[in-house]
Amino acid sequence: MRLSTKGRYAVTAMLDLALNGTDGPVTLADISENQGISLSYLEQLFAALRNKGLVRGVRGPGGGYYLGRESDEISIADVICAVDEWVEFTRCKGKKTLHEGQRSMTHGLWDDLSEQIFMFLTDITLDDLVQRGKAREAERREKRDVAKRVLGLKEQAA
Amino acid sequence: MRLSTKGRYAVTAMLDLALNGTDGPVTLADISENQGISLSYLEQLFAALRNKGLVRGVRGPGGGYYLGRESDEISIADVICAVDEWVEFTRCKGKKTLHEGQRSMTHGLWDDLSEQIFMFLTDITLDDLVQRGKAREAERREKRDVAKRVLGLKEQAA
DNA sequence: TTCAATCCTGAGCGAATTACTTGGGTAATT
DNA sequence: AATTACCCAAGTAATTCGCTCAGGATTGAA
Repeated sequence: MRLSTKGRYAVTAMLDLALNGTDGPVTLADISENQGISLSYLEQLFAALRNKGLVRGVRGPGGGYYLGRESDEISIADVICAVDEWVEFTRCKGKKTLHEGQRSMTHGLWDDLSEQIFMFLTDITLDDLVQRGKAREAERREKRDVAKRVLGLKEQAA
Repeated sequence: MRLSTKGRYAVTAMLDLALNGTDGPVTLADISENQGISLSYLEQLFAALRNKGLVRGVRGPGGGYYLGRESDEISIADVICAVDEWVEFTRCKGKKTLHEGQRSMTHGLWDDLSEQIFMFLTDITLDDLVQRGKAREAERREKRDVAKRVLGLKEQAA
């Protein structure tokens, strides 16, 4: 398991699609501008995403990208795996003869942890994050309204 | 949040301490041999871990490293934070004027996710992994014993 | 007291990765 | 047919990774 800025770029770009893909495809140029990522770098990331079927490109004027599946069918693990290629190259150097048990012990423990993180990210979909964000937004708006009302009352009282 | 091989090295090394630190300190030379990590690189990692109080060094012959706290008081997030320095440099380039809402939207969603992963790793301690490993070990041993017994019966039957 | 084991520190370095650039294409809509 | 946009391959500056080298500083043991 690996989690780098590359993965973050991919996830935020996919979130962009999930948010803006409802009316027509989203162009990479838009994402580039929205998120401050270079266009060509985005193209590379999207090539990887497309190979995994996570996005669908539409060519020609008015074209752009759609999500390859519904946003609740795409997990964060899917996206990160697609761009980070995840070789999990189980590093097996070191003296094999001595203390073999200890090394494979700690590595086994790490693999266990790695798997837990992976399952965690597999359970979270793009849609989850969007819904969560909407909920938080609504919460904020409500608080703001309450604050306004309180303020308004205070003003009226004063 | 960031998850690289550096973090894995740190976690496996800490697991080594948790497993072998019961009778006397563990030397970096031992860890180096056990895990196939170079001594000097380990020294750098442990310098970071020491600064955060996660390990305690004992100098002189017979010296080595102890865990800085009990193994159930050290989370995976602690260890990874110590060596990966985690700047989470919230990348705020791109056009500020246009689509401002969208960018901060997706970044907010990412931050949310990042926090979830962080909390997940904060809840897992070194001791958790060790106990989990022990449980799995016991399970394996039991299965092996069962297999042996079955095999023994078969042999007797034959 | 000297010696050796061990931690501690810093500078530097090759290889890999990251994020990006350049420079071309090719498909499809208008 | 022109334009928009995806598609692709190679190269490149900056950064990080994992490591080497070259020394201390501290302490137990001979």
